[in-house]
Amino acid sequence: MSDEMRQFDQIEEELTEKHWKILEAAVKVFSEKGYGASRTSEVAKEAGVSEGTIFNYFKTKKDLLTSMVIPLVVRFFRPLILLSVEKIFRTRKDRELEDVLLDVMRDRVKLVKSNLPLIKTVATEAAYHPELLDPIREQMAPKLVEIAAKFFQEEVAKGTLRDVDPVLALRALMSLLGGYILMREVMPEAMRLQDEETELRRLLDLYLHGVAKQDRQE
Amino acid sequence: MSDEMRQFDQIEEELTEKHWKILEAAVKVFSEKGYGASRTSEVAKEAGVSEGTIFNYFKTKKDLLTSMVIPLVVRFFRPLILLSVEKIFRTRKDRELEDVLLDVMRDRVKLVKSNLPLIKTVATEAAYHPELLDPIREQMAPKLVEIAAKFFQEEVAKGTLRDVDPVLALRALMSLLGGYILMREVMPEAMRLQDEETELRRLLDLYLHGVAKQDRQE
Amino acid sequence: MSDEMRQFDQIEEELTEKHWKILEAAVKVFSEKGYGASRTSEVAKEAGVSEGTIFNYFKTKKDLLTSMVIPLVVRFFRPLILLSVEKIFRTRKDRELEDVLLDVMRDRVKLVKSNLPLIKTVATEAAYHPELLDPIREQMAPKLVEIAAKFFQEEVAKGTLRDVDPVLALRALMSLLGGYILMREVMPEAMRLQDEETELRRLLDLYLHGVAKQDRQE
Amino acid sequence: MSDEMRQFDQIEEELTEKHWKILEAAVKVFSEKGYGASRTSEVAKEAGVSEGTIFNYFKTKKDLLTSMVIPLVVRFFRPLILLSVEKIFRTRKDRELEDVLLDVMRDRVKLVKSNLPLIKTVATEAAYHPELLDPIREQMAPKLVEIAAKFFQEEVAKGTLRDVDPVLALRALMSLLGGYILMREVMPEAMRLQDEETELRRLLDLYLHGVAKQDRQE
DNA sequence: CATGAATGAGACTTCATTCAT
DNA sequence: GATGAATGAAGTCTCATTCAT
Repeated sequence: MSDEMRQFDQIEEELTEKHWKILEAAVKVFSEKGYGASRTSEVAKEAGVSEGTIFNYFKTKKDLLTSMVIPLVVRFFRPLILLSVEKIFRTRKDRELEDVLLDVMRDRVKLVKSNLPLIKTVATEAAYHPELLDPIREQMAPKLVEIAAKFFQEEVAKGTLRDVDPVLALRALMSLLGGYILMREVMPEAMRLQDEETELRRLLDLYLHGVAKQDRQE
Repeated sequence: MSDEMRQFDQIEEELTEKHWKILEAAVKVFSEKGYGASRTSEVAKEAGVSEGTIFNYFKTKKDLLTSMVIPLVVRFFRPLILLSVEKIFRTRKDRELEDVLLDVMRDRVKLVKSNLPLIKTVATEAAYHPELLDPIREQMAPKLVEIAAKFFQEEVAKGTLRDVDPVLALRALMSLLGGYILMREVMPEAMRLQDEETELRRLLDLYLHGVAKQDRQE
Repeated sequence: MSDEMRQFDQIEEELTEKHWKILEAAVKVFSEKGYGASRTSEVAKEAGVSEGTIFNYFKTKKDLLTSMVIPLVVRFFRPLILLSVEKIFRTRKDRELEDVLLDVMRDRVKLVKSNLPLIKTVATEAAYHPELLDPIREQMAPKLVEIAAKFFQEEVAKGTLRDVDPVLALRALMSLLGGYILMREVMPEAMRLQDEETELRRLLDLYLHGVAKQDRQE
Repeated sequence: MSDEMRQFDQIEEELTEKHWKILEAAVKVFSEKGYGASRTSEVAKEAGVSEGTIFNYFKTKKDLLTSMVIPLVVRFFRPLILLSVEKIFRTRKDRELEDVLLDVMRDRVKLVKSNLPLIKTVATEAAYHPELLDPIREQMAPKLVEIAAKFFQEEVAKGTLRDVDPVLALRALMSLLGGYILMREVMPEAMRLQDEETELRRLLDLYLHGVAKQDRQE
């Protein structure tokens, strides 16, 4: 395990079961009303503890918000390093690139969807509490870029992908997936969204081949 | 002028100069601290009026927030209909598709950037006040889809674009632009962003031709 | 008027009528229950304003306490400079020293008694908020010492008083008066206190001539 | 032993070692922050016990405060009766009155100084919890008055002291000592205090002979 | 219309006290 | 007897909103 994870492991191990219960209650309440409009009394009720107990575990209400980086890292960063990446590389050999990418897309969408309240809260509150993004900026993003770069470069070497900037390619894929998830949440009819499998396949096709008619040679 | 715009025109015409001064002050303050953490007293100071005056023009603080759809529509929806679209079609004939799209991208990015406080506020608060998105969902998005559909269909007919779902194509372009703007605001270094013109060109290239090595025939 | 008073004048002039109303309510409530055990709601009720109004005039509850130095200075320091001293000197010429001192004692006891709640509060809270004593330490005490020194020195020159340290003499007189007032408040029976005039005369006699049988020559 | 002491002895004997440890911790903490601003958790930490344990020994926080009369009586009242008084009388015969009084003053100042936290706490809190003074009012003060009366009367009989009210003389001595100790704690510079021995000698001189020039005969 | 003093509901937070272990 | 997690009542302070001037 990398050094940079040590601190989060320690944090995680310091968190008792009740810590987690309260934190999850906060994620739920904050995601429904927003941090500012949420009441610590609601978090307490949701967690099944008294209001005072919250403050035995989290110094302030704000602390409850900033502590959300912990599950964020635990659920998104650690799996990124320990599991998914290996899996992608292990399973790549004998499969079509498209299948691999489709799997990745399915997997990421599933992960995001199952953590939507957490992500929604962090994403919206990060606009006014930028420190929430620090671990993403400083640890997750660089690691993600590193992994993506390695993957894309290998594909370029194999001749399956064009020699585009791997970070650009990564950003583009994330943008497409992010846009899809956002539209699906916010205005699925207006954007005429279909079932997820179809959408992901269409996105992947567009990601791989673009929208232009193929009349150019590289 | 379409019927659906009437209401906004009326609203706009009802808004006095002081309405706008207060509303702009609110956009500024809300975008810096977030709606919940902003104080009506700060908005008053920023607008150069007394606190009581705000409530002569806007019934409640929430009213200040929901009223932000007005400038949003005025600045994004009306130009969409009256100006840019015509321009795109007018200038299309004698120019390369790529140039046209690049112009559109530049134009949209510029528009978003010049209205970032307003968009940031509406985007984050919409998470907990969905009614903020109603005019977007019900008026802007359909109109946008309509325009895009017409445009993409004509291009398909000309043989410049593949026959992909125009709404998918629209969403994809918006996603790429949105992802770019977001990354530029949030973590430009981690995502290794370069100057805007370069980024937009790379995005357009990727949008048109995808990331895959062109070895397939349609 | 001396420079050192300017700041307090300014402070005093900045204080509106409502400032004073709240401050006096606070003095009353604090003196009955102590600062810590007093509730801002009680101060509000006593002042006849809403609880919120208190915080329009005093930033915090603590501010209410520290602001008590203002009436303290206004009522004890200013009269000290402007009135009493002159009076003492003016009336000295043609009167017995004992009468003059007795007048001073009566006057000071009266002043203290009429401000007992304020003094009680400042005295007890100063034990844990030493900044309350700053104006006393830095302005009142030195001025008092200066006045006393001048007075005692003149008396020594006249041959009415022994050549003792004027500051010691001042302290001793204050101690005797303070002890008297304290005992009167706290345990008048146990200390067998009599009517005030008698007590003050006995104290003055003791102050002037001591307890020892006069068998010594200086 | 007098009847009136029985209760305190009993109380004292009921107090276990842990009682004392907690009580002394409370004295320390209360004297630093004041009763109201002190936290039982701090007392617990200072005493080296858990917070719950405090409440096994003292029913409430208030109980901790009122229990402080116990050490107060133990340290001030009992020695008063059992030791010092006898000593004073025993040593009086063959010594100058001044030496005796100076010894008493030195002894009392030393006793007060070595118990300053306790006295400071009781003195300030007594302003709002008068019951703290009950044992002083009802037991210590009368005893003290009794002893002083006997002493002063004997001195008057010997011709060493004027025939002043012994209680007045007692109060005056206590006032001078109290004022000295207070000034020494609160504003030693402003009151130009010198070393203790000098101060006590000067106070005694003033106490015995007054400030007036001796030109009168009794 | 504009003002800003006054309001008071309600939020966060503290902390003495309890009690199961 | 000792512990310390849990409690919840209560306190200070904030701030959107009102309204008399």
